[in-house]
Amino acid sequence: MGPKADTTDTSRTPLSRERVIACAIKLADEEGIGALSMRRVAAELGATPMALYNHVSGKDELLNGISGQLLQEIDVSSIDPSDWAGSLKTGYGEFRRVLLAHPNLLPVLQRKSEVSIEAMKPIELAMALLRSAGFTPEEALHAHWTLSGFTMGHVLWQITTPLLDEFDQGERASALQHHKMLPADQFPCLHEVLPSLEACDMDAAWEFGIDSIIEGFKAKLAQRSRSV
Amino acid sequence: MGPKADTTDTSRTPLSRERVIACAIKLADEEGIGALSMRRVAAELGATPMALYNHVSGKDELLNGISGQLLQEIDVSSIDPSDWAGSLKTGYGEFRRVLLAHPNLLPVLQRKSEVSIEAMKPIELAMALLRSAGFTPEEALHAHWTLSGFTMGHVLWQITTPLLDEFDQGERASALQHHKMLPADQFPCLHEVLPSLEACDMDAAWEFGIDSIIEGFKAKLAQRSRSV
DNA sequence: GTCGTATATGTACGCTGTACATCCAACATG
DNA sequence: CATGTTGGATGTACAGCGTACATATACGAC
Repeated sequence: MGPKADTTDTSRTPLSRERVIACAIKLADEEGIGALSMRRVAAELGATPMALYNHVSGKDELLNGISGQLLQEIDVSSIDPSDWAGSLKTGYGEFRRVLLAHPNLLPVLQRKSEVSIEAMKPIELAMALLRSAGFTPEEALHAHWTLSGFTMGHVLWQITTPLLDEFDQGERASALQHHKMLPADQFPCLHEVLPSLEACDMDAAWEFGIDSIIEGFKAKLAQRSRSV
Repeated sequence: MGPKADTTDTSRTPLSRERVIACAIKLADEEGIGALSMRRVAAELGATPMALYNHVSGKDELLNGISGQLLQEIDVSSIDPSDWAGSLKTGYGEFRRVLLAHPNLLPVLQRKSEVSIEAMKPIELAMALLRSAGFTPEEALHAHWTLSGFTMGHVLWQITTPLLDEFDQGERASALQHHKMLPADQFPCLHEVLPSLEACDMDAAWEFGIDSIIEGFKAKLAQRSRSV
């Protein structure tokens, strides 16, 4: 036979679980979650849809893989454990950075999914910081839910609030008009914030929230240490 | 009308946008969001799929209608405007109550959707309370995002954390086992909270969070009034 | 060589949202 | 009465989805 010029170059770069997941992430980032189908991923990899099933057991497991991958993008290397308040802020800020880097994948991260052990390291770190702040284990859990829930919810607002994302001017104008239709007498406070909505710094908004929460934590801790 | 057993009873109760939306909500509540398809809703209403398109322009608009309907389920009648802190807690608590009453519809509420003017009344109320607390319009907006983001995110945790919902014992046990696989030496803090995870009062967890946030708001307001 | 095993492919089924043409019942007007 | 006209309901059809299942192919071990 010899080295044949093979027409079918499927074995050029063999498929792998990582390649499938990476391609899925890229696809969702670039074309939205609607484009994230098994068939589309396969086409992008130059394979047939069923070829993917040798590397992920189905779409569900593919999405789980994406979740794990994203969680591992959280960089906690610059955390200073001696400053729990500052570390929480930078840590959940990193979490927020990853969410905003893949806005189309937010729904994927919201699924009930089993992630790898490795992907739980950031959570462990968060719990350690909260424990070092003086919270009981249960309180630390509540505090983590507060911080991560806030962060996910806030990013969700940032992504879904029509005025805030970089749509074309047409949509932006129409959305604005929709808000302008608010009867000013019936919705005075909403009407009042329209300018702020138009030019809103979501980073500052997030800082406002996380600073408030951490301030609240400090108050809770101080109040308890006083009562003891 | 006859008691029942009409072969062609399509005109028994004429279809309407409200009936379609109500049926869709019921369907999602009872059988999950996966069962929420145009065909399924139509079947439930004894109509053909395309009949729905006379009352909602498509599935997107149906989902928007659901969002608006749910927002109007928020009962703000017992709000006392003179107590902004307490009112915020009960108001966002009502929001949370509605979310938890329709856990399957959480993804629907997270869509970018145009809701009716009427459905914005709770938001207007929230802004009014925050303005009365002393926040600027922009701060009030940030505070609302903080509170609503926290609430949505927290409910999301409650819904998706495997150990917490009322699944059959099989799933619960398996999820527990998964967590038990955490190497205790590498994840000491996570290991430590497993008992708290097992029997966790999510209402208390939410209160922990909202109390912290409101406490943080108070601190922010006090700090500013001091500097002025 | 022959095999076992792992990967890729092809076909097919039941589901989805919905475009489009058709049909029918109710009502306004002659 | 007959006659449009109209708006909701219907039937058909299409493209796309996830994936079960059977088949085909490539590769290391003997």
